[in-house]
Amino acid sequence: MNISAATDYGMRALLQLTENYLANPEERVTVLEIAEVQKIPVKFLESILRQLQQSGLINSKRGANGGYRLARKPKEISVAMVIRILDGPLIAVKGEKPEDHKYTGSAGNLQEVWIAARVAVREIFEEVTLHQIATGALPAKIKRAIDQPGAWTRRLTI
Amino acid sequence: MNISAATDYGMRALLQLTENYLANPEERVTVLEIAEVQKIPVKFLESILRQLQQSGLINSKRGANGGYRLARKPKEISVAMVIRILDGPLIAVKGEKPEDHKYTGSAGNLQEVWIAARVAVREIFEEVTLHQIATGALPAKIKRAIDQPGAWTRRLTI
DNA sequence: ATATTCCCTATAAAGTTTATAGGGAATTAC
DNA sequence: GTAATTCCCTATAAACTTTATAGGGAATAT
Repeated sequence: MNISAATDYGMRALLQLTENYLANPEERVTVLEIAEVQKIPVKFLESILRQLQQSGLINSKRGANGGYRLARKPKEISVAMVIRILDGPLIAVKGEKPEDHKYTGSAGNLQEVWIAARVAVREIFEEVTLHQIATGALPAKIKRAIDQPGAWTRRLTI
Repeated sequence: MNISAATDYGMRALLQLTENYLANPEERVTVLEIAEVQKIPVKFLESILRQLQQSGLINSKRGANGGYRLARKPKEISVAMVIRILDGPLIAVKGEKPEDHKYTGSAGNLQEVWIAARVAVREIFEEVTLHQIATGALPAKIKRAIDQPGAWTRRLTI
């Protein structure tokens, strides 16, 4: 299960826009500025920002002093929104939504496992907002998770 | 985030082997039998089963009356093991492990969000075993998740 | 011996992700 | 009203991953 480059780039761009928003909610930032700071290929970032714009998360203006800024408060933009826009559904099975799968026989309950995984992922990504990430004030649930023993280390157990 | 066809096929094959194991732990099932029941392309399934065999989850024998059977008890094989063998790490960011990412500035805490997601996914996939899925005796945590309102419906909130 | 069944390497087909190119349209500044 | 700036849009390419397929080799049972 992979978080795409597009989502990672998009999140970083949005976090830069959040920083900018918290300093001055009216001011805009250009694609070029974000691309330089975050070291993201300009044309790729352009298409990412356009998707975020068309979904209503950010707001654009052309011309001199143009650029992008957040269209909502940073507290009203979750990680889940960004993933769904740039990467599609949080969890897919063979490219389809988990609830669309039909299993038979001994595999009958497999679907429930995929659904449970989706619930778990939703509980993280739908709860965390740009504001929390930018300010470092992550929810208690997240803090608890990242403080767990082994959270930061690879697990190879087979 | 996608559960690959390989993982889905592998899980279904293993669940069929589990059913077989619970009836008679010595008996073997051929690739062809599994492919027919589960409707999986034979040659693709062959390569999946070989990976599971080389990782020690199943056990093979050639020749007449040959085939595959589980190499461990169904209670000792988790979904996480299968995903790691067939799909790689449970969560990757831009193809790399989340802990290998370095973020700066306002994106500094982004890594913690990815790590928290990995913890959440681990808590599901490392806990659920073939035995639980085959018998329908899923852990309470899973049951609670799939009974949650909205667990089975798509979420479009942007 | 022969039939069966897994083992292995190489390769192809399809699909997705990650870009890149090039020009168009709006906006501002002068 | 002209030039500079900046986002907008479509098409395409490059790279990579996933999903297979082909063909023959090696072990096993009878």
